[in-house]
Order: sequence, then structure tokens, then C-alpha cells
Amino acid sequence: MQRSSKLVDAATKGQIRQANEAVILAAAERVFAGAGFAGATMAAIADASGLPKANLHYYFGSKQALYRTVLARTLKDWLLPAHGITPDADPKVAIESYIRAKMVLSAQRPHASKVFANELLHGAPVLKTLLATELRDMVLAKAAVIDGWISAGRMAPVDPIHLFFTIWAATQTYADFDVQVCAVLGRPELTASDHARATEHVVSLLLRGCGLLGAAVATAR
Amino acid sequence: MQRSSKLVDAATKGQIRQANEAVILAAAERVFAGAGFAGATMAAIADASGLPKANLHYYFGSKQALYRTVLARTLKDWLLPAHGITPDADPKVAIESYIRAKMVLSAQRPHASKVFANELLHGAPVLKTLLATELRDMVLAKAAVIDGWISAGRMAPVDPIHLFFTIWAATQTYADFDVQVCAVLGRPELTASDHARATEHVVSLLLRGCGLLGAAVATAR
DNA sequence: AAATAAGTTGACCAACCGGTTAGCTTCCTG
DNA sequence: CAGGAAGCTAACCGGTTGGTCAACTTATTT
Repeated sequence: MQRSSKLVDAATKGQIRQANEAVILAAAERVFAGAGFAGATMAAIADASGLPKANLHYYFGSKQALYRTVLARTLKDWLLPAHGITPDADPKVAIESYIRAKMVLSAQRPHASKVFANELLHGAPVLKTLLATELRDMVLAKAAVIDGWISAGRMAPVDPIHLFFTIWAATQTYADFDVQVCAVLGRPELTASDHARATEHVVSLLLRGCGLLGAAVATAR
Repeated sequence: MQRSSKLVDAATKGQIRQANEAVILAAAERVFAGAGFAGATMAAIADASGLPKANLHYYFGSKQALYRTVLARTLKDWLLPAHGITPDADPKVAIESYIRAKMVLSAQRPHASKVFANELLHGAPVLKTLLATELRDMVLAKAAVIDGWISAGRMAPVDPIHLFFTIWAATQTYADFDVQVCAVLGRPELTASDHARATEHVVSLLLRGCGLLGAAVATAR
């Protein structure tokens, strides 16, 4: 019935609607990142998206629903980079790739990271269920892989689950707490070279921590 | 003149006032941690402290001022543990002590950590100045010490400033994002033994990352 | 014990916020 | 081009929030 000359049903969904939803989601991500769920106002998101406030409700129904949509999209992107962690992969390559992917996300989508962090910080009322299922399943699966590497003597005996916590923390701190980093570095904002330096630091520190980076002792002087 | 039978002037400040301010600050820390600045309401803090709302304004004037006081107290405690990082200290002992102190803070004062994290997350409107002065000065001073250790070949060549970022992130993630940790671990809440395990993980991973923990390669098997 | 300061409190208010609605225009389809 | 669907929007509304205030009680000082 309702097919017209476009693609599948879900992808169609009205072109105006699709475009406006994208604009609103982008604006919402920015505003939620800057003020948190409670601090953000629908009026501010409306301004940021250049649309009247009533339109946001027309497209998303409620502030909660809009927030939920922003979060869901983020979690999806968050789970992806771990795909390279497989039994046959080289531990160093796999973990290094994962860390670098996380650093790239941190640099390119800081708003999404902040919204996610804010949700966690306040008890994850929306995401709690997903964390205990999708995220947990992903971590347990990948932790088993890493445990295999450890048993095979291919890396240092690191607690693989906590390794994920540390990688997430070390990488996303550059998105979530960027003001702190800027303040300490004495920069007005983080440049590309700052990010590059941070990436090399995190990669080398954590790889060495996993026993995947040559000699432990510095080559002195 | 105004001495009565008590101690110095500043410390006196009225016993009722001192006691009530302490009660309010403790309640405020909890509520701000759970809901953020915008999400927290004066009514909720009043309930949590068992005092009428008007009293909070009597003692602190405004929500902003109360929030500011909570934050200032936290930052003070945050800067302390770095005192052990001195040129003459043993790098391993000094850094390990610092990490452990941070993990203890994370476990014992999670509310303070969350309020701090929330402030950073939203651009540190209140703390920005202090971060660029007190925190920056502390980090630069301690980074110089660590650089000295590296030049002397006493540890791996790690970027000392970024090392602080990583230590803060890795330790405070157990306070700030405890729901995420709980969800992945499948626990209703973090127990003492969970914290102990987390501490050993962070300590060994980061010390090894700094080249301060024996052989890099696992003992296989 | 009088007088002054400190502390307490319920009631109140203006501002703001999320959400609704009615009436309008634009777009799409047959 | 007719007519219904989708999109748009100003004005409005009830509830909440930070903050105020005047009247009152309790402490402290002289």
C-alpha cells in the first residue's frame, strides 16, 4: 500500500520528518551535553535547532522521549569498536585499535560522551536495563577472549573486565572532563595535536600496563 | 569582647550555626550528587537535612552559594593526596600511594566525587578559575618531579601531566560511574571486596604502565 | 530580667518549564 | 485539483522552583 516511489517503509518515514528529527537530535545532544537532562530546557533545544518549541513535541512527544532517543543512538555507537577483540587477533593490535577507536570517538563526538556520562552519573535511570544486558554481554564476551590471551601467556594477567573500565575512563575523560584537561594544560580548548598526544599517552601507558610493549624499564637518560 | 568561654572567633561562629551548616552540607552533597545542580531542589535538600527550606537560605543565602560551598570543600580534599610525590621519594611507592589514596576517596566519598564530576561535565562554571590556578599549579609541580624521575631512568617515559588525567579517570570512574560498573559486574552495589579488587587492578595496571612493576610479559603457563 | 541577637517557620510570590491545543499552511496523492 | 495527511506555530496552562518575608521562639549578653 504505502510505498510510493521510495525505498522501504522504515527508511522513508517522510523526508521532512527525517531531516527535522536529525536537526533536533543534533541540537538536543549539544544542549543535553551542556546542561544535563534536568538543566536542559525544551526552549533551549528549540532555539539551538532553529525550530519552534512545539515542533519538538510534535516529533518526539516529550523531553524524556527525546532524551531517550539521543541516548539510545549513543550507546549503539559505543558498543561497536570492540568488534576487533577476537581470539585469533593479536592482543596488542586488537587492544591498541580499541583504545584508538575510543579516543577518536572521544574527540569527534564529545557531546554524545557527555550525555552518556551525565546519564551514568545520575544513576542511569534510562539506560540501566541496557547496561545490564547489552553492555554487560559485550564485556563478558570480550573479557573471555582476553582471558584466553592471558592463559596463553600472550599478555600480562590483567583483570579483563576492569581493563574495560579503565580504558573507558582514560579515553572518555578527554571528552567528559575536557575543561579540566584544558585548565591544567593551560589551553583555551583542546587542539588536534593535544588529542594526538593524549592518544599516544593512553595507548602506550595501557599497552605497557598489559605487558604488550617491550621492556618495562626506561632506557634511562 | 565577643569571646565567651569558647575558642577563637572564626572557629566559634555559633555552635548551632556550625552544626546546622554541617548537616545541610552533607545533605546537599548527597542531593547534588544524585541529581546535579539543576536537578537538585532546595526542597529536596531541606528534606534530606531534616530542616525547613527557609533555613537553608538563612544559612547559605542561595542555591548557588550552597553548591559553591560543597564544591570548594571537595576540591580541597582532592588536592591533598599528591603530597607524597617528591623528588626524593621512590617513584613506585609515591605513585602507588597516590593511586591508592584516590581509590580510597572514590570509595569513601562517592558523593563528593559525583558533584565534582558533574561540575566538570557542564563546563565548570564555578570551578573553572580554581582549576586553572590551584589544580594546574599542583599538577605542574608534581609533573616536574615525575619528569625528574624519568630523566634519571627511574621509570618509563610517561607524559606526567596526562598520567594525572589517567589516574583521576581510572580511580574516580568507580565513584562517578558506579552504576555502569555494577551493571557490568552484575552486582546490585559495589562491595568492599569489589573495591579491593578494583584497587589492585588499577594499581598494577598503571604501575606496570609506568615501568614500575617487574617483568612485562606474563609468566605464561 | 531586660534587651538584643540568632535561629525558626509557614505562607506566599514571581518566574520558569514541560506540555497542550486550536487553527493555520504546506505537501502529497489519486 | 480536490481533499486529506503532515507539518507548523502562537498562545495558553498547571505545576514546580528558588527565593522572600513577617511573625515567632530561643540564645546570649549586659
